[in-house]
Amino acid sequence: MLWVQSAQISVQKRRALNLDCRIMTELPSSFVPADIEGPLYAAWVKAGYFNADAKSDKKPFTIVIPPPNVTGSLHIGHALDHTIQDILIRMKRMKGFETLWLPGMDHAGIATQNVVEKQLAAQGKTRHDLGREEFVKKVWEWKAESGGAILEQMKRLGDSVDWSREAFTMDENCSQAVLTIFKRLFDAGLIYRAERIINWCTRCLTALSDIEVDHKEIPGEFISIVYGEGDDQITIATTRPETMLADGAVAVHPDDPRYKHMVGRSVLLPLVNRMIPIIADEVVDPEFGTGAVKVTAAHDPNDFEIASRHDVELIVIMDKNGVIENTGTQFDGMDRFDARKAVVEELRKMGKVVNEKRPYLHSVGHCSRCETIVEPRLSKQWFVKVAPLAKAAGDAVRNGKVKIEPASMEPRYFEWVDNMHDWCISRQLWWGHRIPVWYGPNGEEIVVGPGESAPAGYEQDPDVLDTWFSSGLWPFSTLGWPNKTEDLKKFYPTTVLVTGYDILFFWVARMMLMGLFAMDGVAPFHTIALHGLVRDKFGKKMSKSRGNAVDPIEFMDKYGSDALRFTLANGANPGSDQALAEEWVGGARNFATKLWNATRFAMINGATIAGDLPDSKALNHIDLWILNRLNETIKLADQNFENFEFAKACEAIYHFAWDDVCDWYLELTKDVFAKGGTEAENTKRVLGHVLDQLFRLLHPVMPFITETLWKALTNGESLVISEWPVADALVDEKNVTTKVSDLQNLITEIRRFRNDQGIKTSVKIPAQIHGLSKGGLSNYEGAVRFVTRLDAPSEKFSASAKIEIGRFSVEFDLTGNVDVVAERARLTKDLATIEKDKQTALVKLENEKFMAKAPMDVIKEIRERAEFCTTEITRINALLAALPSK
RNA sequence: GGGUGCUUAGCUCAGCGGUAGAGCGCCUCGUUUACACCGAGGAUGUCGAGGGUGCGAUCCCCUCAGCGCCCA
Repeated sequence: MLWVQSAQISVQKRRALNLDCRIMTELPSSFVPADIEGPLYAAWVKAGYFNADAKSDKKPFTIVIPPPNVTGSLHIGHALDHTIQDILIRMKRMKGFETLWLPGMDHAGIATQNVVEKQLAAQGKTRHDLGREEFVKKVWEWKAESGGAILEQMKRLGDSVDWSREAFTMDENCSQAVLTIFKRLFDAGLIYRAERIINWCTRCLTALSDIEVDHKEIPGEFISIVYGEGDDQITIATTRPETMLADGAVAVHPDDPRYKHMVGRSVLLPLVNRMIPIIADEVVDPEFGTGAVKVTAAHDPNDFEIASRHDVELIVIMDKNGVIENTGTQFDGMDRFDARKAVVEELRKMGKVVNEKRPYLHSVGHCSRCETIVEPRLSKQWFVKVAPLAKAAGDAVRNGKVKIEPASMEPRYFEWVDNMHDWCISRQLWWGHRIPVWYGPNGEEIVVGPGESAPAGYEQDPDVLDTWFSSGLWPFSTLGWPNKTEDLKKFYPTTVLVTGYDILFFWVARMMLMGLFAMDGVAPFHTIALHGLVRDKFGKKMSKSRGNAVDPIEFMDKYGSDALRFTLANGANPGSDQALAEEWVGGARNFATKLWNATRFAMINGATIAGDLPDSKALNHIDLWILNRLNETIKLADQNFENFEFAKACEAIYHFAWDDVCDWYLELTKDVFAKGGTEAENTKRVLGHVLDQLFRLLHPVMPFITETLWKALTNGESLVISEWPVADALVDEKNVTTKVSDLQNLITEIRRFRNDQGIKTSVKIPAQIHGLSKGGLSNYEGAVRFVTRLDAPSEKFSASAKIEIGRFSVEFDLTGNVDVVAERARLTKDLATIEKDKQTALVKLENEKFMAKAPMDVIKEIRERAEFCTTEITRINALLAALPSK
């Protein structure tokens, strides 16, 4: 048995004690989270608690992790996302579900290839020096060595994932799934190859999908240039003058009187000296610029649309690096931005520039991976025809098959899914799933499915698929699809997908598209639970450039994983962003310490879970009261967890643990324990029960501290596999709610009086307490005296001050040292408050309309309030009058 | 430009038709046999502005102002 008394105990010693706390009957006064966390997590994994059993006959509850990027590391957003998932999984596990939380990563084509290419660059090499096969091998090596740091960090956080099912989008099975779905989509006519304007990153040297492009407002210039000569002149305005080298036409609005006469004629394109037609198209906005726009069909998506309607020539003038080529001008060989300046300079010399506006703020696409300005470029790529898939994805939510939480996020989803463009899926990379299409010597094109092979002489498409093509399959490829596995049967569709609303359009939508198609209309999840972003303490977005980003690992080091988890869960209101401050994590750590010490107190006093709870008839008021509060808390916490209202659940538990249990119940039990006897025995059992249930409730949020304390208290195996608390019917047979609340008021008023009188806590004063017996609360006189530091009246007792609280009153013997001024001030303040309350009540009661129209119960309430105020005013006035008049 | 939110105590946020709440911060006091990572007590809000509908509005409706996000 260990007895540790001092708070000044060394960290080393505390560490030693922490590790032994399971066998202790008494706990040290503080704890070092890091020391209990690692061993506990390892023990959980070793025990196999997190592993799901597909053969179980329990109801399944499945979450697939939104696969983090293999190159990534745990940031605060993951910490929130994972905390929420772990809360749900741990709670459902305790509720008896067959829970599967499936971990894994996505191969992040561009990001990962970038990492390895950078390493090569450091050695002065490019991937081409190695060749495709060697390069891919290198990436796998890198993945094995340093990829997946985030998985290790997840253990720190306490994620109760099933490591035996860890998946990776480039795994054999996931790859088979990719081949299978590609062929099925192709056969269904939903995958096609076409020459389109795509987003091209001149640094990553690959095509990007629309969502891999971030639009940012940046300063540029808006320049008006005269095309043509003599009578055939027209002025166009553009932000990208260099692309004029690729112009195929000039477009105007068909009804624009300024240009109507010119439609059908041609103008001479300066610099390249080519005649281009003037065409009329409805999309041209006559109000914008000069009302005439250049049509650069191969370098602008809108122009491409116009061109396709008018058969305008497609001219590509840039290579994959963004360098001008094939214009036959002096600009060939120039970078696109140098060319922009040079072209304007040249045109200016020719007198063709008639108006320049700069800076001109406009929205420009940037590569979401490397921030390079994206070049819209005509290119032959593979696409998914999304219209029918997106329709199904929208309908699944519209007809309620899939729920989005909170529902207020639905419009965002619909807006996006209903307006989705075709999805460019080919990437000019080497790292990823190579497109399973082979081209024959005579232009044949065949898709090679799983287990099939291409005819001799055919060559495979060199490109790979967008990473999200494979992450879209994640909810079922990780369960063994396309094979009909037991996992798939048991755990698909998954129950809930938890992710930030910013990700809704990324793989959530892709998973919906792919899942509905592959799984014959069965959506990949029942519910999409969206949370917000974690921001800094002032609500500002975290970013490296702002320098306000926080490191979850650092917080866990300093305050423990439980503290970080609690802080995040406590701030998680559905779908809305949350601020995070280091002080708040510190506060959560304090909460953990509070629980630690409460348990320490309980154990010192013999709290136990042995045997049945005593019959409620045998229990005293405070035991009954805390059991009622426990039941209310269980109900609140359970409902709120189930509804993804994590902040509310945490608040309920925190309030119960700190305010009700620690500040009231434990304080009031001290006298009970001091008295001993049957009552104390009952209280030990109730206290043990309350803590046991509290730890279960809080376990999903703070798994480490609760497990440690619960084991110390109960000697049980593990909370991970314990049963979730169920609220009993409320027992209010002795009217305990009101009575304990009266007792609390009495205590608070005595303390307030002492405070106002400036009486130190260390000074015990004699006092006479009246009225306890009337309420059947005589039993608690000792407890009241203990917590308010009141002595029993001596024989010489002479009351010099009196306070009244409801039906109670307390007389104090201050041996003449009453601070009359303070007392008068206190009473006067009370009087003012109560008079104001009475006034607002009277205004209502004197209002005829209110009396005529307000509901009866409201009128009754207000009337009672007024009456209460009147009694109070009389009482306080009497006390004031009784005060010595000095 | 099209959507869509937000504006409540110093800060971050709950509340959303019947006397304004929490956490942190702040002030005072304090080593009473769990805890100073603590305890006791206290202060703090014309609920963005202006109109409207209700007996009654922080809450519903309209207008305005400021801030934000998504999409183009």
